[in-house]
Amino acid sequence: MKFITRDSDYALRALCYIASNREVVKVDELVANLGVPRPFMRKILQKLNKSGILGSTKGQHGGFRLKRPAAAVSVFGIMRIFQGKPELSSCFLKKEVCPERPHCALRKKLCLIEKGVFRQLKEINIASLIKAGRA
Amino acid sequence: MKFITRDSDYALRALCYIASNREVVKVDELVANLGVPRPFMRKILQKLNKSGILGSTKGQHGGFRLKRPAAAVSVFGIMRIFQGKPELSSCFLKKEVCPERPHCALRKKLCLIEKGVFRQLKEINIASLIKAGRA
DNA sequence: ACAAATGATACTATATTAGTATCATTTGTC
DNA sequence: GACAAATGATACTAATATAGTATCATTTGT
Repeated sequence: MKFITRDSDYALRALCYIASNREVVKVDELVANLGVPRPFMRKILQKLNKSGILGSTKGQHGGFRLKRPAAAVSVFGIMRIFQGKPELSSCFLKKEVCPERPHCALRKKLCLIEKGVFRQLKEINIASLIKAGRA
Repeated sequence: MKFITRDSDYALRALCYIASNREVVKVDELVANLGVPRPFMRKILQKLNKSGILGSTKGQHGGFRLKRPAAAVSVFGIMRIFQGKPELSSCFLKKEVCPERPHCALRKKLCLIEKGVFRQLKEINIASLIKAGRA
């Protein structure tokens, strides 16, 4: 089971790179430094752009730049963009309301765990990652 | 993202059923009560048998029975059987030791979160699920 | 011997993740 | 204005994991 998918992972690396280097960074520079396939990196950056995390400019001196302070970009937020809401709890029997009592009990427990995980994932952000990386 | 897969889920339901009903239960009874496809249920029970959670007897009055006390079968244990070790932290760049400082920082954080989740998943077991379900 | 159960194993289908390819659009420079 | 260098949009393909099926072998009670 993978909790963090590659696109989320690459996105976080790219964001850390951008935040700790120049204002505007080009795809090619990210590719060269992070070793991610170019078209995949482009796709990821475009998604970050659409989501309002990055801004972009086209043309000769174009590239991507952070649109918010690094501390305002959380790991949780990035995961939501690329993976949807990462649910720990999910009900499988098709019916809307789970008819299985034991399972419902499980679901409740999972929801509690999930809540804690989300809280922690919201606390980690690009700024704190960079800071921790330098230490 | 699915944290608990269907086979884990079905396995937990089956175990709750067996633990709260008769000593020995047949596949057909589980199928009738849980609404899981028969061949899939069989596969799951066979795996639980191989893993030492269930015991089985063949033949006319055969079926499956719990091999341990219900309180000794944790959700974490079942997830490990069907999903492998559910890692929240995982390093993507192929190299053994992750060369990206920010990512390593992330990894450390994820490991901490993971530790907490595992502890909680170990505390939930078949007995506690049944008890909670009855309340 | 036979029926009713599980054991073992190989196969298929579906969904998700990962990645590619291509053409369109914008922008700075000559 | 032409052109090069960047991103935008979109559709496609490949690989992997999940979910489920099919079949034959083996055991056991009557």
